[in-house]
Amino acid sequence: MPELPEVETVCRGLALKLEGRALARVEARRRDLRQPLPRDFVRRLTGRRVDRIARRAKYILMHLDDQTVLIAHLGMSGRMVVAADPAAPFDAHDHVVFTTDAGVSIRFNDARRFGLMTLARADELDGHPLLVGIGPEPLGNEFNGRALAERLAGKATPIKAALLDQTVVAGVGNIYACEALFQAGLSPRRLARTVQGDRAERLAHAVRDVLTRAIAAGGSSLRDHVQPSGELGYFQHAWAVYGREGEPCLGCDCDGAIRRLVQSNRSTFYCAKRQR
DNA sequence: CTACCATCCTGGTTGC
DNA sequence: TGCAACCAGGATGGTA
Repeated sequence: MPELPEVETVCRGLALKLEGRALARVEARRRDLRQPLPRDFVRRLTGRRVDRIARRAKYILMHLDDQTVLIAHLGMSGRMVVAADPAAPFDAHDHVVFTTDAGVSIRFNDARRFGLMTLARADELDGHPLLVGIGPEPLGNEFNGRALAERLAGKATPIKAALLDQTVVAGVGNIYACEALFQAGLSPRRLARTVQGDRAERLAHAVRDVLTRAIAAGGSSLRDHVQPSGELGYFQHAWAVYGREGEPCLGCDCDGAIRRLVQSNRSTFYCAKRQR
C-alpha cells in the first residue's frame, strides 16, 4: 500500500474525477473492512456533491457539500480504481463503489481489507480519534530538523521505528523510512534520541526530499497498485535501498552491498557502510 | 515510556 | 505440478 506519496497521487486523481460532481450512486458491496462501514453510510453520501479532496497523513478526506467528510484509509492493499466501463463486472474485492452524475465510477478495491471508510462532520475532524495525535505533515511548513528533533528527543527506540510512528511525522511508511535514512546516511538502528542537530536536519530534509520526488514520479507502485487514472507509478525504479538486498549500494562508491534486517517485524534495507 | 509480539486478511512468490 | 511456508505498503492493542 500506499504511503504518503501514493495517497497524495490517489487524492489528485480522485479530485479530477470527483470535485464538483455529485455522488449519484453509492454502493456498499462489503461492509466489514478494518472497521465496519457506518450503518447509514450509503444514505448519507448519496446525492451529495464533492467539494474537495484533501489528505492528512495517509488518510483521504472527501469533503461533501453538507459538511460531512468521508475519511478513507487504503491500508496495505487498498486501491481506488476508475472503472472505464461502470457496467463492467465487479472484482471480488471491489467493496465500495461511487458513481458520479457524470457517469464515472470509482471502485474501492481492497483484497486484505485493512483499509477503512468512515464519516465525520467537518467540525469534528480536528479531534477525530483517527486523526488526533498525528504528527506534522512532512511537506508542510512546520516540519523541519528542529521540529523533528523535538519529537525524537528522549526516545530510546530505533530511528527506523520512530519514523514509522505517525505521531512523530505523518505519512512515512516502510519504504520511504528506509529511503530517507539511506539518503540521510543514518543507521536504521541508531537510537532516535541521538538524532538531533545536524543529523535531524539531514533526516528532515531527506524525508521531505524523498517524498517530494516520489510524488513527482506519480507515487511508487507495487504489483497491484493502480492510480485513479489507471496509470502505474514508477518511483519504484528510483529506490536506492528498498527491496535491493544483496545488490550494490548505488549513489556512492562505498562498494558495499545492501543488507536487510527485521525491526518491529518489518523489513529494513540499508547500507552498513554509508549509514551510521 | 519502550520493546516486542500478535492480529486483522488475502494473494503472490519461493522453495522443497 | 502441488503444496506449504513465507512475505507484503499499516495500524493497533496487549504484555513484560
